[in-house]
Amino acid sequence: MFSKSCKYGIKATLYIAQKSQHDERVSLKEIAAAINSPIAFTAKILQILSKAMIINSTKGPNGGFEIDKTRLSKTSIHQIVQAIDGNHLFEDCVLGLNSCNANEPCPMHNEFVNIQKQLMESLATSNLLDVAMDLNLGLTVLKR
Amino acid sequence: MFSKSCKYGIKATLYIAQKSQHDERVSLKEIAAAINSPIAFTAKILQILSKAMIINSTKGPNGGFEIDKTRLSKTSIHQIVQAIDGNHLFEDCVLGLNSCNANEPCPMHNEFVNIQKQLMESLATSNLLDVAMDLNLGLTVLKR
DNA sequence: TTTATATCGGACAAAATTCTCTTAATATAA
DNA sequence: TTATATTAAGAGAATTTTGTCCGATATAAA
Repeated sequence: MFSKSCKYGIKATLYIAQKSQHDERVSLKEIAAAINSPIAFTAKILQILSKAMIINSTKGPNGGFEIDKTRLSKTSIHQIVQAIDGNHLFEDCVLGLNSCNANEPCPMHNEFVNIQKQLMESLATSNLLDVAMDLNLGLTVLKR
Repeated sequence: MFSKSCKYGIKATLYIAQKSQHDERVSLKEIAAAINSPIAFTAKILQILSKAMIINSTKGPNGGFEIDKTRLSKTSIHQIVQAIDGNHLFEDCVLGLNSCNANEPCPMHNEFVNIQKQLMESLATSNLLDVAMDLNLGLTVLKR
């Protein structure tokens, strides 16, 4: 469903969100340890998220990554997926046809427009604050 | 969502289903042309489907691929996906955790168990006969 | 029985994705 | 101002996925 990059990206963002709730800035190393991901590869993904303005990065001692507290409730998982994997999952033909729409649909089009729409809405209505809450309460985990 | 192999596999199977409806056996070359896929690679995927008993293959002159007419209505797209991509899409943690369940869920678990279940059911309730009908009527297409 | 025509199977090649290493840039603090 | 800690960026290596080639095998027909 999501690329590995995207999974790392989501987990990293959620971890940063959790810490940002308490005004804690976190380092690359800490993030990678928290989500069990390769450090240097995670760095690349954080760069993408940083350029997409989903997270903020600061260089130098005591640097690291954080998210403006005020934006936690305004950022969705959908934005993360979009930044890393693009809109393919939601918009492209599930069978890979170049053009596939109601006029000239692939055999799975009608079934899947709904699934794609629902998937998209599910991700778009989520927000980092809610998810960070659950993490704080220990209701959910980021690695295993 | 699906691997490229799986997309080819679904399209190939649907094409074979359509032709099998009229008792026509189709060659690898014809299939690849009909779904716009690389010939040799398509052959590999057809081998998988053949071993999974989803399609029948016959060697030699006038050989090719077909599906028992009586099985068209009993075969689902889900079976094809399962044979090629496995059950990962339906069963694995969407964030890639090794174990993720109601007891120790990832932050997206609760949202996604439903999506995965629905996706699975949607694919499991489909059948090749219905899909082949639509193809015959020109209501849907396999390449573009 | 020979020949032509298919798929099968294994080895290999190319491309995309995932991951690493090294150096640069930048900010903090002594 | 210098040393140190941190992310940024680029090159490239490893792995996985996708795709090709060719000989083996099976089958039908001449």
